[in-house]
Amino acid sequence: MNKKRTRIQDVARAAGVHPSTVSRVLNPGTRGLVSEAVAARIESLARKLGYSPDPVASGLRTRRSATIGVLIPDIANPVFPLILRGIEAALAAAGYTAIIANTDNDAVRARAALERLAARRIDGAIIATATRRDALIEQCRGLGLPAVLVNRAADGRKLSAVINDDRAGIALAVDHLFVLGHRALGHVAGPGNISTGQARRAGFLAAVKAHGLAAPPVAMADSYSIAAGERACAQLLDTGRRISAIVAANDLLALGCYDELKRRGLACPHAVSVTGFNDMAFADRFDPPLTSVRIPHRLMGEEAARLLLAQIANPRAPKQEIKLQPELVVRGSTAAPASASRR
Amino acid sequence: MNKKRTRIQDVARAAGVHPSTVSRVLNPGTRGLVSEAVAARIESLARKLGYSPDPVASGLRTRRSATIGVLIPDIANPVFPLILRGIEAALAAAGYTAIIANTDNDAVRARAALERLAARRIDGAIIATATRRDALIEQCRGLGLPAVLVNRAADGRKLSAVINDDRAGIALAVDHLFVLGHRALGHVAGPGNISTGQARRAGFLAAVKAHGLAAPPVAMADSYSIAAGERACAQLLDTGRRISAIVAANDLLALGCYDELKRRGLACPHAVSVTGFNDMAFADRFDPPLTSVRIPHRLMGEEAARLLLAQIANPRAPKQEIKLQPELVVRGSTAAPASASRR
DNA sequence: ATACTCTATGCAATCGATTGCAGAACGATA
DNA sequence: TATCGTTCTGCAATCGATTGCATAGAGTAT
Repeated sequence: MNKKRTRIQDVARAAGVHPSTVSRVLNPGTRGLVSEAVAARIESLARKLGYSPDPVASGLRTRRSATIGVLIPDIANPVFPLILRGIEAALAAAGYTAIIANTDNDAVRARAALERLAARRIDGAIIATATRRDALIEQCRGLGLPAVLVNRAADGRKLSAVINDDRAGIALAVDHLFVLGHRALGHVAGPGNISTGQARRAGFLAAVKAHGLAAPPVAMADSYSIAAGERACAQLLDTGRRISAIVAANDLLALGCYDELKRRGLACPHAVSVTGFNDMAFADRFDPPLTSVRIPHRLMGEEAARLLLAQIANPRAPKQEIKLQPELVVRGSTAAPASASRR
Repeated sequence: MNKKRTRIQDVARAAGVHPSTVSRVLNPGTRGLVSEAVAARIESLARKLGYSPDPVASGLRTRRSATIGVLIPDIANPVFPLILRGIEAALAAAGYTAIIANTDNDAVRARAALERLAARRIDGAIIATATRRDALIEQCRGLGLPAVLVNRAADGRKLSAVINDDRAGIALAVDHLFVLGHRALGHVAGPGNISTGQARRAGFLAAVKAHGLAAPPVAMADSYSIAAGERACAQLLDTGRRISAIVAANDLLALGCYDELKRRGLACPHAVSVTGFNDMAFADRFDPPLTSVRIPHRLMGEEAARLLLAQIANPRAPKQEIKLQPELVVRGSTAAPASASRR
């Protein structure tokens, strides 16, 4: 019966030493304090007895849990599992475990989730849910909790962040459409209170302006969801301005555009081209396959984890913002505009 | 500065009572031991001081962590986030938190993950990665860890499980194809060492037989992935037997079929119909939209969590297997066979 | 040989909450 | 009034690991 776990005391008794000696041997930092002979004996004994430290007990004493909390806005959005993989890989390599909390895009839930995680004594938090002026950031400070943002940044640079170069990404999409011959672009923007929504919108306007066009139509979605994309697309089409291509701030919004276009009998890409952002899983399977700006999901997660661990190791390390470069993946949702192909 | 968390001692001092009294008041089970007057005073004081118990400390003493480990084979498969939601909702309602571990369909990783979770003193495990004869089950018994299986069952009924009625689900797909006029069915089966693969295969054979056809062709995929589905589909088509419809054991396998059919210039559904299983997120967006057997993802997660909590509350409760009923969602990947429409 | 360093180890307190046991306070009963 | 039973609260041990401090003993310098 393996009923009882071996404790440090059991090892100590077997080795004929005091528990504190065993503890010192087993902790890399204090291993040097013990004579090599004793240390070796204890180590082999610990292995033989199958000892593994109790993180609960050690956490109580050290106030560290080797656990990181991760706040995800919507686990059903296939972008986040990919980011999570990166986070988990980097954390596992350092002996840390992630606890994931899903907030369903709800600030109240996010607050409660962070509270719950903090009660569990997480050593730090990775926040993928941040809005531009997010109370979570203040909450982390209040709790003395190291944290980094991922995917979405916040105004004010109070925390380190790993984000995409949203402006550059949108520029890739806009340039692509221009090359195809589009001049009548519209933008379905993400929520203005989220950094990605704001940056992509600004990026869109800047890129279009760089091509010499002014004041293209923009409709704002109130969340990153298919339904919101549908509504925003309708709004865009109802402006009365001609639109041959829509740059959506995210893949779900792009899918919403698909729906609204279809409802109006506008074929994509032949009547209207659409681009997304994120290149989420299965984007290549949609009808039509979605041209999208690919972000390095996994890398983003890894970098965020690394940044957080560095922050934990040295709390006074300067905050930094890592901006990753996206690339454009061209698929079937973009084509030359009808007018151009008619010539 | 909210630097220090309030401890039970702080509340006790403020109330002028002993910490043990505070503890008794705050625990529902022992609340009755304390006089109402004192209890009320302590409660309001605890609230005022913002006291919340330290789960690490209490976990050390009680050997309970209010934490459940969840083993997921592939977090990037959109089925699992949905199941997870159900699990988390049911656990949260009972004051429990889930720790998710991704195993990437790897038994070695699964074993290591369970080990890690056990070291963290999880109160129980929900296993979505089970193979039919899975060492994990023995491992749980060895660790004295309550566990339930979800989505996939194991041979021998050593653990409670919440699964789908796979045979009935497949029968829905087969019947649908028969009604459309298909008689030349083939099956892309899931891995034989996973209960769903085995049950769906058996269900397919039984359903086809019920319609009076014998020995339809079956090809086995070696994992639930698009690539494996592609290979199995190729195998199926290479048998030389005519095939007008393919019943795939899962949506990813069905996508693999899409790919292989397209490579061979066979249009879906006009040349060959395809059905999937799970009705994962975005199945309605594929090209063509995938006809699939929908399983109650969320409910499955909820039931699994409930079953586990019951198991924890009463370790000698009998093991049970809950079988949920799926339904068929008909979309564009199935149509009458070409021969039938030609008549 | 004495004094002084170091090194290696043990001792005991500590982290914060829980709980078996003991005893105080109170009321009831004979 | 003495005894007993209840009800409420306090005391102290405990969960398992960590760590500041103390000290035994070996080694070195004078």
